[in-house]
Amino acid sequence: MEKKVRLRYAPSPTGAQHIGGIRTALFNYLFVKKHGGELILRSEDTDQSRFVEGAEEFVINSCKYAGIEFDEGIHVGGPYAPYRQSERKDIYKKYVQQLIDNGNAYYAFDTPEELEEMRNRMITEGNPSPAYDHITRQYMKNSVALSQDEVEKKLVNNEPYVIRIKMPRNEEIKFNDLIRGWVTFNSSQLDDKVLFKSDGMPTYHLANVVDDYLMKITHVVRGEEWLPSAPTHVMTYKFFGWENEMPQFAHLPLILKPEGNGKLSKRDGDKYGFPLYALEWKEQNISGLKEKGFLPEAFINFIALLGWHPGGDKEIFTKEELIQEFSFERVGKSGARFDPEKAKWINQQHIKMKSGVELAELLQPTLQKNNVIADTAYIIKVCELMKDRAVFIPDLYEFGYYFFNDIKSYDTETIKKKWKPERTEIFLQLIATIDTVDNFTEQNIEAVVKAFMTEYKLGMGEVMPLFRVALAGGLQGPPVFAMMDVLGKKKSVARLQFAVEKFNTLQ
RNA sequence: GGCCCGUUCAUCUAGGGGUUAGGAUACAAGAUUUUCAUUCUUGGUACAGGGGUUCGAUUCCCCUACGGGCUACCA
Repeated sequence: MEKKVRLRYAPSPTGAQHIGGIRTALFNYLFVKKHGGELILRSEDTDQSRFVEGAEEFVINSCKYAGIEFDEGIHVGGPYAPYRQSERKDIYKKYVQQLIDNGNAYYAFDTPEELEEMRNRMITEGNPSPAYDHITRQYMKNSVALSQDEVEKKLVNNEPYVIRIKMPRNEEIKFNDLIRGWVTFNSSQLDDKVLFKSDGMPTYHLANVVDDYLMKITHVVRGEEWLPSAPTHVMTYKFFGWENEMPQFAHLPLILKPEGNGKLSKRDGDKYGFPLYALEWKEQNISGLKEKGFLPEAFINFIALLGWHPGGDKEIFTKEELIQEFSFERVGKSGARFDPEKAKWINQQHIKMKSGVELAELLQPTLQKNNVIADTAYIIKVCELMKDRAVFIPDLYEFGYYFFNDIKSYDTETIKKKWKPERTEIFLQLIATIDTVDNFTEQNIEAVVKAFMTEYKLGMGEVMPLFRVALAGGLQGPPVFAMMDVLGKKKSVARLQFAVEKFNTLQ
């Protein structure tokens, strides 16, 4: 029988998670949902010096916005609690002792200065970063090189130590990555990574292996930056005798900066003029896609497409479709550059799929920010009219502000070109005719206006642009008669009348 | 430097021993729309290079180049 699929998303709370991190969470989530498994949120907070207040909440909220739900984790608890590694300190101590006992790890008493000294001594042009490995360990202060008496004395004297993994001298380590296939390393190239720090905390390398084992994780899905340390993890499983429980690995391609080279970094912040984070975080000077007006559906749609593609021509996916289609075989191997332009287009597509009712709801925050008070039915109508024009949710208001406010300014260019003062009378007559329309609908207004225009031999180009400017201030927007319909008779007529006067003063 | 991973249009990508190398975004032109947006049509640009294997390679293998990641008592 197949084991129940259990995945974890395990960020470290050292700052804001950008879209790369959330994409990792998403892929974990999609795989879990597809296979009816469970998703765990674990906090890898073993480096207390880098802890950032609020980072855990930021991750949780970002995932929530994206619709990524966890079955267990720091915020919801679960049968394997605690899910914060700092609260699991004692567990690791016990396990690392096992490694010491079976000779696969050792105490190292070297001070930071001594390590530095060793590196300086060993550094050459050909080897700019000497490692603490199966060679150098013989010359350092550790329980491999030192006599048992010396080691015991140091232990009794409470001398600070770390525990390092004892990498074999020449052993092939390979594993089958779900995305990359077989990846091979030789243990001689690997260093004796610290598993347990002198402050009593494990390092990531120990903690993630122990926790994944204890929490019965079946698949480890993480960024490509972890590929080089994967063999150390594989070795650790082996040393614990957990080879058969070892999870499958899937190392995701990195997300590259929108411009320039390299992977997207937490330190990139806001410098591309486009948010790289799901949410805003004021204290950290970070702006969010959500606040920018991204729909959650569009957000997960485009981050999913960064490195993954189901194969067909389809580009727009709902969450359910993403779950249905997702597989690691269809995740690419090479890094994907984040393209704000495509992200915008995807958002636009999702906005078009929304109903006026949904959009009106989503527009509320923008309306409130602009102190707009309006009838819900009215807002819905405006949204329906504006939705083909919006890329971001606030555009619904920005591009159609004149539905909620007075016109800020008139496009004088068009007025000068199109307005003829001698037509004042006929326009006033037209407006008066409009005022007689009883059932003030798009069709009725159109019929009346067109009849009038035919009768007085007025061309479309002589009337419509001016009406448009009169009603909206500028030359763009929804169809004129639809605008009038939404605006209502009273407001439409008033604007038209006001505009005729205005036009004459501008001449 | 070492180790590991990668390389198809500007970008995201499909494809895969024989294809006019497909789609999408962006860009450009045109049509529709009285405007804008939408929509539609059209257009240009890509298999990093060199060796093999093969009747044939963009596809398989090797090398080189380039890009990236890692190289902490950070994750």
